[in-house]
Order: sequence, then C-alpha cells, then structure tokens
Amino acid sequence: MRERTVSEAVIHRLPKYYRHLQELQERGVERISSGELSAEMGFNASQIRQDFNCFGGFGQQGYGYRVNSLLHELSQILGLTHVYNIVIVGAGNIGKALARYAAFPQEGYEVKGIFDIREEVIGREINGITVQNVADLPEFLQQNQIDIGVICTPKDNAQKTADVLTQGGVRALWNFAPIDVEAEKACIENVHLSDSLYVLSYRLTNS
Amino acid sequence: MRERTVSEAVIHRLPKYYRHLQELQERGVERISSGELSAEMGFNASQIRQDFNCFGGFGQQGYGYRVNSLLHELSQILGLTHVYNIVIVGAGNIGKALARYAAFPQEGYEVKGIFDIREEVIGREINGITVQNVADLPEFLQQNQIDIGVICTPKDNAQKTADVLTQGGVRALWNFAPIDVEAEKACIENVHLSDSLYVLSYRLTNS
DNA sequence: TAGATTGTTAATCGATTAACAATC
DNA sequence: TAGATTGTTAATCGATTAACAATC
Repeated sequence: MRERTVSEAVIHRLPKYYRHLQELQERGVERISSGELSAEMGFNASQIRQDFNCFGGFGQQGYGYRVNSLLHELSQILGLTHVYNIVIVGAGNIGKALARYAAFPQEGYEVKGIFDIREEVIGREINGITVQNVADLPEFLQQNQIDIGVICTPKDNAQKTADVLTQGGVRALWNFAPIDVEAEKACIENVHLSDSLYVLSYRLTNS
Repeated sequence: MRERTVSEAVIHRLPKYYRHLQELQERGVERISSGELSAEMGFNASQIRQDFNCFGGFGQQGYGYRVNSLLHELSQILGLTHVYNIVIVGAGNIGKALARYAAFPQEGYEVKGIFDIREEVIGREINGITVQNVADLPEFLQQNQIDIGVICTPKDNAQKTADVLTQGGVRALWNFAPIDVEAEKACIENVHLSDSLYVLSYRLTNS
C-alpha cells in the first residue's frame, strides 16, 4: 500500500505523536514546529520531521505543522477513522476488563462477542454481552465480519484460538497470552504484560 | 552495578529468553546451543551469544549452554529470585484484573494493598483484599515496604499517583494509564495498552 | 523581502550480523 | 585428539542526528 516500508521504530512512535497532538488540540494549540514538539516530547527534531515525511509532507516551511490537520493525517495513518468489530476470547480477568473498557466505543472499537470454554462462565453477561461457548466461535465468525480478535485465553489455548480466529477471516490478533502466537494471514500484536513486569524488576534489581 | 550499560534492545529480549528457557526446561531439554536457540526463537545466533555475554560467559565451548544454569542466571539477572511487594492504585477494570491475576504469587509478586478514590469502591473486597481510600496511601507506604506501585488510575490522576508512590519510597512504577508518567527516583514501565491497539490497526490498515 | 522552518541529503552512531581464534 | 561451539573482534546494516538548500 505504501511505497517504502516504514520501520518498526517509526510505527511505534506514531501513537505517541497521536496522543501528544490530541493533547495539543485539547489545549487549543493551532500550530507547532518540529523544534517545539521535540522539546515537549523528547524526540529529536530531525527524527520527528523524518517520521512524518515517511507518510507525506504535512508541514509548511517557515510555519511548522497545523495541529488539526497533522492530527487528522495521523488518525488516517493509524486507521483510527474506521470502526473495528472485535471479539474477545477468554472471559477471565483480562478478558472481562477489556470487555468493560469504556474507552473502546469512543475510539471506534465495538465488542461484538465474548467467548469462553468454561461451562460456568458461558451464559453470563459482561457489559451487556452474553458470553458464548467458544465452540460456536467459527459459526459466529461466518455470520459476523470481525476485524480484531482479542486472545485472553490461557497460554496453552492461545495458538489454537489464533488459528480459529484467522480461519474465520479475522485479520488482526491482539494477544494477551504469555506466548507469541503466529498467523500467516493476520497482523499480530503480542502484548506480553508479564514481560513488561520482568523488565521492571530487571531495572529495579540493576539500578 | 554492572560494568557496561546494557542496551534497551537487549533488556527487552531477556524476558523472551527466560520464557523460552523455561519451556525447554519443562520439556526436559538439558543443553542447547546458540544455533538451536536461534532456529527456535528466530534471533540470530551471534546476537544470542552477544546478549548472554553482556552478563557473563554462561556457555561452554564445544558444548553450548546448560538449560538449567542458564535459566538460573536469567532469573537472577531479571531479579525474579526476590519477592516483590505491590500496591495497586485504581480498582477499575484493569486494577481489578491485575489484583486477581493468579500468576502473581507464583512469580514472586505479592499484592499488599489496593487503593481507590471512589467512595463506592472503598471497602469492597477484591481477591481477599479490602480496597482502601487512596488518601491513606501515604501512611500505608510509611508502614509497609512496597517495591512496585501499579498505576491503574484515569489519565489525569496518573502523574499525581506516581508522585505519591515515589514520595512513599516506592522505587518501581508499572503504569497502565495512557500517559507517560515521570519520576526521578523510580524505574518506570509505561504499558500503553492503547498504543499497542493503535499499532494493530495501523498494520491492519496498511497491509 | 527576511526569517523561520520544513523536506531531504549526508554524517554519525549504535545495533545486528559475520567471522574466527580460543577452548571445552 | 578432532569436532563443536563459545566468546569476542571486526564488518555490515539500519536508525538517529546533523546540516542545509528549498520555500512558505
């Protein structure tokens, strides 16, 4: 879709730009230069200009960047102008927390279904959605166009779940199980909460 | 503490090594070479050896690495041989999910207190722990030696919470609010779940 | 126009990979 | 000992930063 491939480093800075620009907009800031952004965000000004120029020339020489239009471009680039349909597989602690996450709807993510394998959980209601049997997931995916599958199962069911989701046409996986799931046809974000906690205890121990 | 500084890239690979070595141990594998690890994990064999050698020579020429002892070294390096005392601030969806996270105790993390600002939440019990008023947090921190503070408050209270925690002597912050908190005296891991979701929709849109 | 700041090319820096001598 | 594989130095690659001409 895009000419040159954009590096992972750049991609992971995009949400930070997006968040910061949102804040500037809320504060009523109209224009900003790469130098000012640099001072506020701690990134190098050259890097900021390079990053934006991966996607096009959004600035104006001698002026800087218009906050509104830059924010609009970023939301386009990040794909935040669409509405995404989500299913959550695994209604344990994290699955439930995500199902109830209030910011989803306002950001364009709609939870269409929640699935679990455990008899005692199936049929319960979470945030107005009834937990279905994971055995019915393939059929559900046939009848509903789902964009993102959230994997909140235990480690041992994660890859299997990923397979079911992708076979059902789900093209993006958000994985919270402590394992790297793989899929040929889908984009994947492995969250690895425990890795982040390990890094924290590394820093705590070695500082 | 350590001679040369270890790069962020290396630090973030440590948990992946740790997890993989754990799996090898469970499968009963006794020894492994950097070449085998490379094939299994997808990292370059040179990189693997370089990474381990940031911390010392754990291998043996002509033999490879002993899984048990390498795993032991990694858990030392990551600081997973200690027990850490945790407080969770914010008993919303994510705070509750973390409070109930069953794997914490077996990994050496003990939730010592949960705090919230909302009247209707204070006094409730989560996983056997009574939610306390966040106003009592400073006193609690004086009376209990807490290692890690988990920030699960809304965005606007996150930095304030970080300040209270660090002033109370907490030396590590695990932040789930969608903002980068800052602290001079503490180590910080900003989790940014929504950033990870943004990256996923970026990939979905641009692929 | 003059001043400011971008877009872009070139230089630097650091991380990854390759190569190989050391050695178990 | 011979073979294998590490530990480590050197080469490569990519990402970050600096510089500056283009231009609003």
